[in-house]
Amino acid sequence: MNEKEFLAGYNKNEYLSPLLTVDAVLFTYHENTLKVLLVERANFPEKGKWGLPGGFVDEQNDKTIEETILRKLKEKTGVIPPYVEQLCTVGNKQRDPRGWSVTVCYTALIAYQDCEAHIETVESVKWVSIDDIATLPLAFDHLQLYQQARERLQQKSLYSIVPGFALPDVFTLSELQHVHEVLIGKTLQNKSFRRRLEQADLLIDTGEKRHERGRPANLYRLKPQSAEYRFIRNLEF
Amino acid sequence: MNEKEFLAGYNKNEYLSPLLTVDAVLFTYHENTLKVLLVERANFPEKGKWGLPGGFVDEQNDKTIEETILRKLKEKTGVIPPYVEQLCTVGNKQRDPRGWSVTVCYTALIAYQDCEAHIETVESVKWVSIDDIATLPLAFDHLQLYQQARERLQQKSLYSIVPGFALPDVFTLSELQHVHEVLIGKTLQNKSFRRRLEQADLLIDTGEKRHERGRPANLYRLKPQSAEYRFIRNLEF
DNA sequence: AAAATAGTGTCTCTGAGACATTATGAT
DNA sequence: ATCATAATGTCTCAGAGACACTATTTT
Repeated sequence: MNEKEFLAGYNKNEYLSPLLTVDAVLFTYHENTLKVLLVERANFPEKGKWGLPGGFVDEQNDKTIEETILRKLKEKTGVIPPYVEQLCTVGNKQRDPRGWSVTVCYTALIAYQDCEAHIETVESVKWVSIDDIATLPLAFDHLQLYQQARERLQQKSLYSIVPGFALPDVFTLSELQHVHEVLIGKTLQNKSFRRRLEQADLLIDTGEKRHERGRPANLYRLKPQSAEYRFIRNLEF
Repeated sequence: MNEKEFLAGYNKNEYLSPLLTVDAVLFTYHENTLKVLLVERANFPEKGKWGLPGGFVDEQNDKTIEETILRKLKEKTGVIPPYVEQLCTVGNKQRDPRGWSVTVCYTALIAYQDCEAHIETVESVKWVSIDDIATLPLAFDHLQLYQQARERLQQKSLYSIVPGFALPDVFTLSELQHVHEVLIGKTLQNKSFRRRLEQADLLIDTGEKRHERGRPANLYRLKPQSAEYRFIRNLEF
């Protein structure tokens, strides 16, 4: 038998495989706090509980698992978030009462304003402040997935400006710094934060200013490559 | 209908799911070079080609996907590697001719000596120097998985001593430094390397010395927590 | 003594932390 | 003028890079 003959006689659906889902922890920054998008489960199991946006791969229409999660996020928010990164994959016997199941979990970031309108139209989708998440009874192991995402994003805030993708297109340095401060859980040295940004040349100065109590703040935009940039020296934790 | 009733009538194997496999890029350090473990495929598809060790989840006996990969690595090497970390999950339509498939890929490290005897007994398993891997026709997308693992391990060598898990239990500082040098692709400042190790207090001085051409070298052991430690300042790339 | 490898001393320089100071607007 | 917030000046200090130097073994 050669490979062609083997494949002709092979039907993968005759073999049993764990359940496979794709989920995302989508963060945004709004009202001086970080928030995570939760979705009310419409079906069993865990019907009625809140959980992370996600779902099953559509073998017909999704070419990759990345496409699956982008599709799911677009269903819930109306747009595709500007930052999406694989977090981890959890697979075990007990996480889903239906049986052996695996989820590929992503971390994503989006500006609140970019999906505000769409989310207001939907009953079963809401932003929850990270201070309140642990108090909700989340479906499956979604609380643990959130915690992992949070930890990873916290780490990233020490050596990158990835958290900036939770802000709108145009933002002030104080806003960016505050996102980092919320993640790290302590105030940062203003000067240090600005110095490293300046030196790394990651921002575009729009030339515009935002007037709003006190000295007007310069408005910046992220350069495209800023998602990949890593500072050689971390901020203190 | 309540959740109990739903579950009673639910059989997950009635739903089709992508093929799910678990693979690992297992590195070791031997003969002054890093090597990766490859396995000759005994079955279709890609029969006869070399690929990463891995396989399917055993829903009866594996409680987690981590257990799956540990089981597979033990089958091939005779032991469970001291360092195993999830790398990424790749899932798409075309990577496997059998259809939509997903692999959860791990990076692992082991001492050459710890599995030398076992590997010599097996025909279809071999270590391949990272300098030669690209010249072999690897199965599926395993070359890309290797490359991702390599890049991640290179990054880690800049801010951790994780690469040390590719060495035997007891090793010299020069050996540890050389593993890092191979990964980073340039020689490191002896002094810098030792200074940061000393300061981080990650090693146990065994008190023993290895005699072998020139001044005898002190022998060290990794402290258990050294896998998690991150230097606040990276080495230059 | 020479070769080989292990390990140290010490200088420079970058950049984070600390914190005081100045700048620019609204009221 | 005062308040609020944005932005800068400047000192200290840790630690990486560079590289010369010393130490301990074998041949």
